[in-house]
Amino acid sequence: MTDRSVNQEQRRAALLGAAVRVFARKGFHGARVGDVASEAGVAHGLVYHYFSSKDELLETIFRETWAALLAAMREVEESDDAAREQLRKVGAIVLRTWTRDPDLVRVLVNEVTRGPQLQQEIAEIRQAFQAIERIVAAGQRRGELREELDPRLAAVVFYGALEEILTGWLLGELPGGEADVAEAERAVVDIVCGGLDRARVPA
Amino acid sequence: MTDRSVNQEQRRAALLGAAVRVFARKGFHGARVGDVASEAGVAHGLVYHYFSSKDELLETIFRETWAALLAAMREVEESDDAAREQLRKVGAIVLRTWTRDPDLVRVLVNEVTRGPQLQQEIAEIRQAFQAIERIVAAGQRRGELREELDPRLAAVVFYGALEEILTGWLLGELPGGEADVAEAERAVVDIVCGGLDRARVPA
Amino acid sequence: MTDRSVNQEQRRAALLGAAVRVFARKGFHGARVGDVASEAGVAHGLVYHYFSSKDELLETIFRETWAALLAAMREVEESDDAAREQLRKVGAIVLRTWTRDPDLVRVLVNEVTRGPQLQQEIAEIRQAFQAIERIVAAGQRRGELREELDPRLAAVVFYGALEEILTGWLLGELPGGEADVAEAERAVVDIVCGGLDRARVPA
Amino acid sequence: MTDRSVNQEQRRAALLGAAVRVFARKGFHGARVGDVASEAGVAHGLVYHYFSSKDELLETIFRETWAALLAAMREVEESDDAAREQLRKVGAIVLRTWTRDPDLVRVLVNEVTRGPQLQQEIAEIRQAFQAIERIVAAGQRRGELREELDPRLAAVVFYGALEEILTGWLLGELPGGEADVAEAERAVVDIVCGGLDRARVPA
DNA sequence: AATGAATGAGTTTTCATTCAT
DNA sequence: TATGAATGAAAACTCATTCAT
Repeated sequence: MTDRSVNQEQRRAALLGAAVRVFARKGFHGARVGDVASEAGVAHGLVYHYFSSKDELLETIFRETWAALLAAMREVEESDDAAREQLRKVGAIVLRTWTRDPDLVRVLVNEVTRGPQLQQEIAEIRQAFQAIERIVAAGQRRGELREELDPRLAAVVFYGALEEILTGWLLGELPGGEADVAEAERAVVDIVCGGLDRARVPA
Repeated sequence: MTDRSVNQEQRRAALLGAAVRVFARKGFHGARVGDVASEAGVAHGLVYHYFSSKDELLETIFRETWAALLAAMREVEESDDAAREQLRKVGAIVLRTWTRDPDLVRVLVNEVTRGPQLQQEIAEIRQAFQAIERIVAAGQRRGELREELDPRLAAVVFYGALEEILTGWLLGELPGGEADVAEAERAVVDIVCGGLDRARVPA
Repeated sequence: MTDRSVNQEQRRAALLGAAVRVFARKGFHGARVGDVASEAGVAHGLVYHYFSSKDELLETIFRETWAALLAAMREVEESDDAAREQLRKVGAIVLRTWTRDPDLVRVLVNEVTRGPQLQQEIAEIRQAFQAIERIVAAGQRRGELREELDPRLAAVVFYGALEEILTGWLLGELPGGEADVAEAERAVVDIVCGGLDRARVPA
Repeated sequence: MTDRSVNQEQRRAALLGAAVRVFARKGFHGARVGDVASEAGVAHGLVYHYFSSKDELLETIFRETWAALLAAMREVEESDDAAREQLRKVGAIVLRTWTRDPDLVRVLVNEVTRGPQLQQEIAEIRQAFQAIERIVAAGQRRGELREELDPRLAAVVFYGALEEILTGWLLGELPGGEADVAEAERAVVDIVCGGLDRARVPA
């Protein structure tokens, strides 16, 4: 019935992709395992050949997506760019995910807290924070960024800004076209690095 | 008669309080109506005399909390403070809720997307955004804030920063003691308004 | 829908009775929880108000039946009857269960080994053995029974004989009418106590 | 060709052996076809080249075991031994199976009633009963055994005793070492033939 | 108002069996 | 012969909601 020429890796990827689309559409709890299987064009039982449970499907999506994002962030971190430019690139990595796969972003943003064993994904997210934190701290050491600010809080503020922009897009609160994404990428760094204030106010 | 209605109001409030604690502990989906009832010390059937469904319980928590937050924000907005001070106060309103009722914050943050009538909560949050946006825009008009920045994005960045700080506290990633709350309140405004950059970089 | 005048104890008993009939007809594994509920005329969910699981249904049947049988056996044990008469009475207790409730016997015999946590019921059955063993040992001390025989093995032989007679009845291998039951009751003691041999052979 | 068919026969036997071990360990229902295949070191699909279903696996175990047991019993029946000696030998056949293959006994005893074609196994067991019955009847005709006893019931009692001893060993209630097996073999005949009574009581 | 017995829809997961390779 | 991917039937259990009392 099913095309036997599809190999294991392809099928696994197909199921993961189907899960992202279905979870994005119905939410993790609202989606049935059978929905994911249908979306992938297979019987629901097959899902259990590739993943041990519905939960593992979600976990895998988190793990693999974050692994890719983290790798990209680390590359940025190791570059010789100025802190501001590094932050811009990190912002781009996160925000461009929206352009590449809005469904994925929807799942990532909506289901963060649902993490069945939110252990795993939180560990990954924490690493993202730490990368940003290190970028800020290095910028401070090089005299590019203000030293009196707590790098950890700065990372939280920056990451929160990114996540909220994604949320704005997926809720339709913010325009999310190609140009808007590029604009947001620039603006978020401008705001966080340049500050809202017209005149510099002594901290 | 009066006594009865006072008791009714008290019971309603008790059920809401119980729901907040239980939802915070187990999550909305993980919590059973019976858990809420037990926590409040009544039979589970009684919940349905006060609320039409489990969903309505969550909705009510959202609605009433946001109503209070929004009212407080509007008051800030109508004050004569400078934009920066107004933002500080808005930040304080959001962050201080954590000190007052961590369980409530946990529910608000974790279950945003679970909202049964998602629309409703989005509307509330949008109003918060808009309040911040108006504060920023007014600040720009008065020449306090840089005019080249999109007030809407600025609002998203600021609100995202606040929410991420709450999340950090929730997950235990960020220290959440009394002093830390005060510190975060100051820092978030300092970062967003003052910028991370040491030297002002031309946008 | 359901008659509310039925009280809890009655309903519990009704469910247990329904379970016995259904398990007898379809076997424990072949029976669905819904079958038991239907047989009792209630919705399947209600079963879980009275029993925590399908397994517990079976366990309860074992436990309560054996408790009754054991109580009856202990009474026999405490009587002043001769060993042979005591054994006859114990045999009667076991075999008369067939007359009283053939379905119950069917479940007891067929599902002994299925015991999900065969812990509980085996403890009860062990006690039955021990009661028979004590009866034999007492008979030996009083000089009524041959002393060279191991009372434990004697108990196993006697109990095995009883169980096999029940099995014969429920498989239709042995006639199981009123008179046959009475006859078997007499015969099993005659064989086990009197021996098959015509002439006494020296052990 | 010959090699192939030898291998086929070996594989079939290996699968049956694996099935016995697995069924003994997990019970028939608890065992998966894949477990049997793993135990035999083959893919689960291969089981279906040798047996048409999981049920047939169990059936075959029953059928082949009983065929051997029945053949041995018939040999005993046709000997010129006295009835008592014949019964001892029948007992030995049944009980010695325990020493030879405890797993097999476990399956035979635990899964009797689970038999998919229950009818089949019952037929086999009936033949065992009948063999014992004929031995008793012949003994009565030869004046060795008491004539007033029903040979059919006697057979049930004797077989029940044997089965209960096996069960006792299975559950660890009875010591099952080499010497114990020999002792039980002697004792069961002594009890059933010699009777428990010290003095012969008129029936 | 309050209780909790009763209902029944809903879903994940297991696993025997099939079959293309 | 051998493999294991694929199928899909089947069922226990949960729990929101109702409603007689």
